[in-house]
This record gives sequence, C-alpha cells and structure tokens, in this order.
Amino acid sequence: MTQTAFAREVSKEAREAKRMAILEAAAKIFNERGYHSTSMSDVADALGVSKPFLYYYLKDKEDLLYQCSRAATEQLHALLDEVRDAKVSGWQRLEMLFRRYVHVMTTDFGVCLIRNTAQGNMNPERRQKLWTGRRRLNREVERIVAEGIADGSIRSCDPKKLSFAMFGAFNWITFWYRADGPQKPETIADYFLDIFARGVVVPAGREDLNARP
Amino acid sequence: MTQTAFAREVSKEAREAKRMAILEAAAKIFNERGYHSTSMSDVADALGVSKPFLYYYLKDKEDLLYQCSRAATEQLHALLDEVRDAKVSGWQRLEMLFRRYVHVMTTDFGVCLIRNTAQGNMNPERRQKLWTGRRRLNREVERIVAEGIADGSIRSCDPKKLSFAMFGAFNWITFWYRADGPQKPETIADYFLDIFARGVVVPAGREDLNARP
DNA sequence: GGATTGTCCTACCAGCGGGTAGTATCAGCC
DNA sequence: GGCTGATACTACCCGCTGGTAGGACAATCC
Repeated sequence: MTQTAFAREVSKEAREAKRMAILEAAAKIFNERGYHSTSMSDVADALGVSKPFLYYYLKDKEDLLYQCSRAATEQLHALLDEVRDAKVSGWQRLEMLFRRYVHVMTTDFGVCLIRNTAQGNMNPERRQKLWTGRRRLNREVERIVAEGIADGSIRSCDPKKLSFAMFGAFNWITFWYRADGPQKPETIADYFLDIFARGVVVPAGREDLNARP
Repeated sequence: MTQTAFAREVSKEAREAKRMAILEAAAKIFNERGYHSTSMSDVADALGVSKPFLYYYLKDKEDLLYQCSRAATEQLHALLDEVRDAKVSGWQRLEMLFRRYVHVMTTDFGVCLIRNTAQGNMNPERRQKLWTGRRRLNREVERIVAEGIADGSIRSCDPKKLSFAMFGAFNWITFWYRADGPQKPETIADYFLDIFARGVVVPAGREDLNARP
C-alpha cells in the first residue's frame, strides 16, 4: 500500500465519519421539529457548516431522510441476524428480538424511521427500498410466531395480527420516549413483553392472583 | 322565527355542511399524501372549488389540519362519555372504550389526528389544545386501569405503561389499516383485546391449552 | 330600484427554501 | 514551483405554494 493509497484510505474513513455526523445531526433535528419543518440550512447551521457542504455528501434533502432511515433498517437487519440462530423457543426468540428492537427505537435513527418514513415524504423508489426492509422484519416476526405456535410456546393465534399489535406497541415508543425521562429502554421492553406474554386480565375465580402472581 | 331568521338558520347549516365537506376532503388527501405534500390547491381541486373558497371557511392551512384533528378528538370525547357511566368492571370498561376507539382510528379524521398531529406541524397554542384533549383520554384510561386493579378484574400493573402499550397497538392501526382491506374494525378490536386480556404465552406445563383454551 | 350582505372567483403577490455556479483553499505529487 | 483533485464556501437563482386584493353575482332588505 503506497503512501497515497493510505491517504486515500484515511480520507475514505474521514469521509464516512463526516457523513455519519451529518446523518446524526439531521436525524436529531428531524425528530425535534419534523422533516418538513427542517430546512437544509437548519441542518447546516447545527453542524456549523455551509449548505453546499451537505450537498457534497448527499444527493438531495430526501436522500438525507432516506439515509437516516436506512441507518435504522441496517441496525434492524443486524438484530435479525443475532436472533435468528439462537437455540430457544419461539416466544423466547420474540422476546430477544423485541428487547433489541426497543434499543433501536430509542435512538434518533429509529425514531426517524418510524415517524418520518410512513408519510409520503419519499419518492416511490426509495420508499420501496425501505419498505422491503421493514417488510422483511414483519415476515420474520410472523415466522417466529408461527414457530412459537408449533413448538408450543405461543398459543394458537393469527401471527399477522399479533405482529401488528406488538409492532404497534413498540413503534409507538418513538412518539413518547424521552432519553432524559424516567423510563429506561430495558424496563420498557420487560414490561411490554410481560403484558404480551401473560395478558392483564385476572382469570375468573382467580382474583387471588391480584395480590402476587 | 321570522322568515329571515329561518333563512339565516338554513344558511348556518349550509355553511356548517360545507365546512365539514372541506374537512373530510382535506383529511382524506392528508392521509394519502401527507400534510406537507398537500397544497391548498390540491384540496380546492378535489372539491372543485377555488382556493379563496377555502380561506372563506378557514383561517389558514394549519387551521385546516387543526379542525380535522379536532373533529377526531371530539369523537373521542363523546366516546369517553358513553363509556364512563357503564356499570361494568374496569377491564370491561377498557374493552368498551377501545372497541369504540378502533372505529375512530379507522376514519380519516382519526388517522389524521394520529399521523399528522404528533409532528411539529402545529403552532404551540393549537397543538396545546389538541394535546390536552388526548391527555385527558390518557388519564381516563389510566384511571380505568386503576379501577380495574381495584375491582380485581385487572392484575396489578403500572397503569401508565399498560396505557402506552394499548394506545400504541391501537394507534398503530392508522398506519396499516385500509378500509378496502380484509380486516374489519370490530375484528381487529376483538383480536387485540383478546391478546391484551390473556396474553399469548402458553403457561408452563399447560401446553394442552394450545389446542383449545 | 338601490343598498347591503353573503358567497365565491380570477388574478396576482411575495417569501421561503431547495438546489447550484463558480471559486477559494489546501494536500499531495512531479 | 506549478499541476491536480478533493473539499468547502459565498453568493445567487427560481419555482412552489400559502395567502390576498378586489371584483362579480345573487339574494335579501327597505
């Protein structure tokens, strides 16, 4: 590796670091003020750079949103890989998955994905790419539920509806979670998973359960 | 009532009808394309009227979004009144509430409220008004949960977290529900409520439950 | 009939903000 | 020292869209 090639390599890394810095700053502002209420100048100002600086690293504004959301979906895919090979029951795999899922949804990229991607903010092509990513996650969860039903860890139910209910509860976190609030991501995950596991209704004739399960 | 007064009355009603027609058309388009991607001209065109026509009935664009969301919160308040006086257990009251809630969330106004209000699309004052409305609903649900715990129909838990989980699952409906899809609102409500009531995990040593509960 | 009021339109304005042209600066290379 | 390519800035443009001025038309009133 010549001196030049090394310099190029370093510069590649530097470039990537700057790109990520832009994405992080942008995601943060998008989540605070909303995508459409944020101008490119706002993002530039937050970073202490000029507007053309951004366009040196991005194609256009929409690309900025896309890359932020993309960062989140990449984390989600990594998460899937971690969970897939665990030798556990279906329900336990679901637990593993959503415990990690909460950690993504409590970061700026996760919030950005959920809150800004669903709307019609994206051109069809980019939107499609993100959707297939999340679609894959959906299918995977449905598959895991089916697996859980088969192995007897989950009671018989419609995987799609259970998946919608769980994703709903967990995605909604992005609308109320505050990093400086009292709730820690792990605690939220524990609580939600317990609700989905056991339900909240006291079985008839077992009101004694209310004291301590 | 003089002839004139009657005419005024009729005109009042006509005006209100037109206002609602505007709101319905607007909410529909907002939900399809997103608030910011919808221009006032789009709304006017959809109604076959001119842009100033809209401004004859509204203050500004944001007011349009506000009134759509407001229509939804009014339905939610009506819903609360229906539920409050029923002589049933805490859990049954929760069921009543969310069964009605689904019907609001599957209309354009409900969808509009959930998907466009959370973002920073609204000036602080109007935002505040909507928020206090939804806040009241939150508190009410937490109160009902507490009531359910007290009367033994709901097992001991943190009302706030259960409320977040349930609102999450039910609000998320606005992101995937399609009126022309296979799922009917009642079915969704039944299914989700069953999940929250009983949970989905098969208790250890009771794998036989899986066949039929 | 003339005045008034309510309703709605055509035609227009103005500012915001996404995006760019053109340039300055600097590091590495010969 | 000059050349090249990467990096980043100043200054600018222009289209879109929210919002309005002013007038047309009709019904009602006196």
